[in-house]
Amino acid sequence: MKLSERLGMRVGLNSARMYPMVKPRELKHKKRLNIYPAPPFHFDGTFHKPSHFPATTEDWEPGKFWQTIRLGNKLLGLKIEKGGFAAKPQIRVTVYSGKPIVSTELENIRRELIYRNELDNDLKQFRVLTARDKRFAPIFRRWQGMRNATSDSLYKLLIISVVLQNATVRRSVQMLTALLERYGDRVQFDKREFYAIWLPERMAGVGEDELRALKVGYRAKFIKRLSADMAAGLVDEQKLRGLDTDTIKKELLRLYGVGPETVRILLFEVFHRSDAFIHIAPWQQKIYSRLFYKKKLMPAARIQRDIQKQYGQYAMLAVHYIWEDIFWRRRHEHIPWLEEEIRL
DNA sequence: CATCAGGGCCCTG
DNA sequence: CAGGGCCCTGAT
Repeated sequence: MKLSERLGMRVGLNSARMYPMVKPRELKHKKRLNIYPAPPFHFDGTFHKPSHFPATTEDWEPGKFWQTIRLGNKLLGLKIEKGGFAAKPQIRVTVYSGKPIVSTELENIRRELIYRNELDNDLKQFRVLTARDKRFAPIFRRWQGMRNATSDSLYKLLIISVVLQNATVRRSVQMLTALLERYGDRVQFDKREFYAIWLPERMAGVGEDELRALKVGYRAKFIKRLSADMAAGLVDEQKLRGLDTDTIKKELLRLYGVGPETVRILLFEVFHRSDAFIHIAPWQQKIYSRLFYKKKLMPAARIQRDIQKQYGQYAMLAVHYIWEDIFWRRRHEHIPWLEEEIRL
């Protein structure tokens, strides 16, 4: 299946078609790596987030997940498979690379996967808290062991956040696809094709009008400045991980194009701050109103206060469970009010 | 056809 | 601290 077909919609019509399509680079070296996440563990809930829009940098089937990843200057392909059993869950990782991987790099990949997917966290306190939640206990039980996981680097999620701004999902997908086709790296592994996010330096020589030709609009300036700042090391993802939430927030807000909603996304998904329920966008407000109050529209401040009061340091994580659950259900049952709000 | 707001953010007054 | 403007698109 072609990459653009996988997205299930017409995309990329305006993008790299003007330029010759580059052949995918084959990542033919393989190494295996096993990780044993703290039980309980929910593989599909962790590695697939149905509320996220599809990207050509990854793919999922039940029990399997593929993604590209950049570590240091290496571009890698990962195939991640479900293994083990309930009492001892296992994650089987195949690492694909252009040049052979040495064992220290393999250990870096392990560490990175554990951090990005919270594999060393058994969420015990969270389970205790949610088990006595009268309304949503069934949801928390259904997804028990699901982590707040992300396949994205800080830079990639910054770019995604920028294409999300003031656009409908369809257009966001178009923009990201166009950018990946033009500037991303095309690779092949496990008989599949993917794109990888370009290095931020790649944007240095790119003109704003060249970006605008990909119909990203005023976001061209954001993409340029964000890339320059990231390439210059204005913020360091690895360093930020160890800092307290307020400092991370302050640092991220220095980036041009990062405001309250983007910083919330980054704090939760990239930096795993489970309490980062710090902003509610208007479209989320409508969905939360339905989910939590069965009402059309509740004041955002009220929603935030209620959720924070009930789930405390796990406020954002709890919302994540309920949010992803409704998007999973959407596949099998028609939920009219939801369709109305998300407008693909 | 025209108008409008969208999975925000920056900048101005 | 509120509100206008921003690119482009599909909905009305």
